[in-house]
Amino acid sequence: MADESSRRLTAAGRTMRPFEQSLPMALLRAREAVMRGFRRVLREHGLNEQEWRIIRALKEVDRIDIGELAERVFILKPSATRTVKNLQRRNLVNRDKSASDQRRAYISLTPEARELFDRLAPKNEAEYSRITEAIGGGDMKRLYELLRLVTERLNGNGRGC
Amino acid sequence: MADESSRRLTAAGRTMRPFEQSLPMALLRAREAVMRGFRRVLREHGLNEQEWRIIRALKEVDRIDIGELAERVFILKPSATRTVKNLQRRNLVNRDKSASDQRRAYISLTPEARELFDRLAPKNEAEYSRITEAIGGGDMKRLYELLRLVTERLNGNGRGC
DNA sequence: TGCGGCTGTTTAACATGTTAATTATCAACC
DNA sequence: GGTTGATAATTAACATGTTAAACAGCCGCA
Repeated sequence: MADESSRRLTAAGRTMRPFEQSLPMALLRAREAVMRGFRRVLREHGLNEQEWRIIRALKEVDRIDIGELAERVFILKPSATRTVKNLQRRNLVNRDKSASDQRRAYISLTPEARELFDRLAPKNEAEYSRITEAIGGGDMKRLYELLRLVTERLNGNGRGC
Repeated sequence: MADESSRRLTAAGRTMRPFEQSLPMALLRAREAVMRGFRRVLREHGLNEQEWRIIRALKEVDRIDIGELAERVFILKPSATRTVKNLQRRNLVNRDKSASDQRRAYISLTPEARELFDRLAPKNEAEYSRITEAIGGGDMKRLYELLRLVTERLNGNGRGC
């Protein structure tokens, strides 16, 4: 509200933030800047971003049905199905049908994937440290807090819309 | 470094941040939370996210070659080519070859697109206000600053890597 | 037990992102 | 002025995201 000078007049006479000042764009650009280094590391190990997210999530749980996996790694179920299929082809995950509910497909990591994880994790953490150093620990922490705030408030956790 | 308790042991005995504490994931989730409302507004006007980014960027410049347009809206050139083609089919943009350099394709908004913009912009700004209220003006400003910081530092603006 | 609705997953169809190769034009140099 | 290398844009091929429909198994209930 204060910086009226950074706004532009539309043909209809109303104002609108300039394109540069768009929260989705700012989030997208920041994410791409952060991902660049991670992607380089992942590519050296033949993984893409989604595959690594899945492996990382599976590392924390032993086994999990594909629906909950998709939710945790923030990938839609059809994409998760496809990616898991690729990982299975490369012997990085097992898929077993639940005995109690034949609809459920339980996914788990193979020993090969665990070895891959152990080789990749240190490099990933090193890249994370590089990023933390570049940004500064305090700002990094503040950024995490703000992102969590935004996500929770807008997803209606609690009252609100 | 302080919260060792939030880390997990890998099979190799090293530690790694839990999946939830991943900056790319946090950025992705926040962006999706923010975009949800905007997408609803855009869909009502038959536009997707990329089309709106392009229209919004064109609104600020009169005309621009497709390469620079792609750079500004953070869409790769092949995608920009495709999206511009769709917009052209719907009479929302003009494309003219530069007289001085026949390789260049200049893109500009049609009057129809300007009308569409003027109808959409207020709703878009209303949604932006809703988000700002939910987050709080101070935190919103801090978030912008941190995102800019991250982007600049990691993209090597200045010294650094 | 068999029908209807519900749920977890997959398939299908299409949109968008991404990389590499291709085309067309320009610009410099001999 | 013709060749070579660089540049703007497109095309092609494939990966991933997204939505809707299909499929299969579960469950409750008459």
